[in-house]
Amino acid sequence: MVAALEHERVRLGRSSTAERVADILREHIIEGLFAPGQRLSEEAIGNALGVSRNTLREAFRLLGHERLLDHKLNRGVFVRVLSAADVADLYQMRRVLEGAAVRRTASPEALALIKETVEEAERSALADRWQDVGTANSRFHQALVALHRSPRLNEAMRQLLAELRLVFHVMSNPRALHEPFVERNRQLLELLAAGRADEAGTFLESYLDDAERLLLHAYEPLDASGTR
Amino acid sequence: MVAALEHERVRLGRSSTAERVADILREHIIEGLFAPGQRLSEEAIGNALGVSRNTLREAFRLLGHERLLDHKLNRGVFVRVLSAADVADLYQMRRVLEGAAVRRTASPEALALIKETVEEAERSALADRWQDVGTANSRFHQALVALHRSPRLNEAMRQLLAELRLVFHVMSNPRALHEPFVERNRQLLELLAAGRADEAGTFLESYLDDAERLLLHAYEPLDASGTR
DNA sequence: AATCTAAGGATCGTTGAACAATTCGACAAG
DNA sequence: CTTGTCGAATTGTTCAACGATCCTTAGATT
Repeated sequence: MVAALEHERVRLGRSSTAERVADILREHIIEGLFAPGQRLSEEAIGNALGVSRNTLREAFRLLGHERLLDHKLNRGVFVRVLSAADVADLYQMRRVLEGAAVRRTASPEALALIKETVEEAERSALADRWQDVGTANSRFHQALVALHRSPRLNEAMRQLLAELRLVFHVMSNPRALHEPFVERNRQLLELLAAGRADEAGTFLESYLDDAERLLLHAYEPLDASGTR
Repeated sequence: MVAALEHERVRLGRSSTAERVADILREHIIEGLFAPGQRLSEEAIGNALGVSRNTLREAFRLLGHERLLDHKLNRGVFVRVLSAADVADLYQMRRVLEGAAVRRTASPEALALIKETVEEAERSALADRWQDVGTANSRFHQALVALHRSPRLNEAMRQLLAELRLVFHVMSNPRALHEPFVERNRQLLELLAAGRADEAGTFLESYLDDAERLLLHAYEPLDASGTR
């Protein structure tokens, strides 16, 4: 009977000030409250959150490893600015992770989760809440990768989508970005539900090609010098 | 002509004490000098390396994110001990990353790199250096994933293989682990060189299935309670 | 006027010390 | 044998300090 407690065990290890700080900052970045390229001063943020520089630096380190922050020696941390090459690479990775996922057989529960995200996107689209459509769309693709039932692949996809958020926030027109894919999400869902794995794979390929093209076309990181 | 320097640019940002400490510790872990499950005392290692606790903790945080160290609140950091489920998950991920890789068309340079690792494994096998065979084998699979030409996928594979090293080091017989795959590496190379992508994919699938089975069969994390 | 150089200020990198919080083992009490 | 309590050891977090590095700006040079 104690065996049921095994699952709770993960909760015990969780919670240190640095991790909670990282959670807060991650939220701010993903929500776009910190603009890409913006510098995060150790002193300013440390004071604002009431934590010491050391603890804050541990949090920065965490987010740097997630590629949300860019750590430049002796210059500080900056909210990451993605280059066009980064965007292309993210889509390259999506093709691998998602492409293999949709070719798997989907369990009813997994399918139900996917369906839920599709409907959420449709509802948000009808209400003209395009930011929420973007969120639902992220959850849709996360649910696709969840078909692998692999914790590590799920985590990799989570990070990937968080990075992509950095791009969305510098775009002017969220509607143009998300609207075309609401319907395609449903179409993909139906292919999956019908067990037509190969067709789903092919469909997803052109889906991602179009999404990448759309994004890259509208995304011109203003400085041409690559990284900065 | 200055363009060739662009690639060196990443090195400029490199170098902070914490990162160098992390490099040293990572090396030790991958080489098996720190046994899985072993606790790494902040004081002991800090003194040994001559760095302060704060700096060392930053290094620990870095390696924790790479899943090489396990950070337990108020208890310290431990060299990660992989469960059987972890091993299975790692192979699940390999199937996705490597499976998609071998189905791509290989450039001559990429093929040459793969060939090099195959021959290195063969040389080491003839010399009975099975540890080196394992290293060459890792490089082989890393080279496979490099067919994607994706920095992020390369990085993910690098981390994955580092994690797998944690398993190899608790195994008694490295020869039994690596020997069967020296020849299969060459066979896979030849399928790739011949451009027979689909056959390479099928071949790799059974390759990974066998490798996982072999590993899981010989790997019994002594305590049954999972994480510890 | 444009370019190079040098000084100054701001911020980061790292250290060492300090104290609170937590864990773990030993020992005593029931 | 189980439970409660104490104390040593270790981690979590903060703080202050100093050197190192970068950016800016003002001045000197051409």
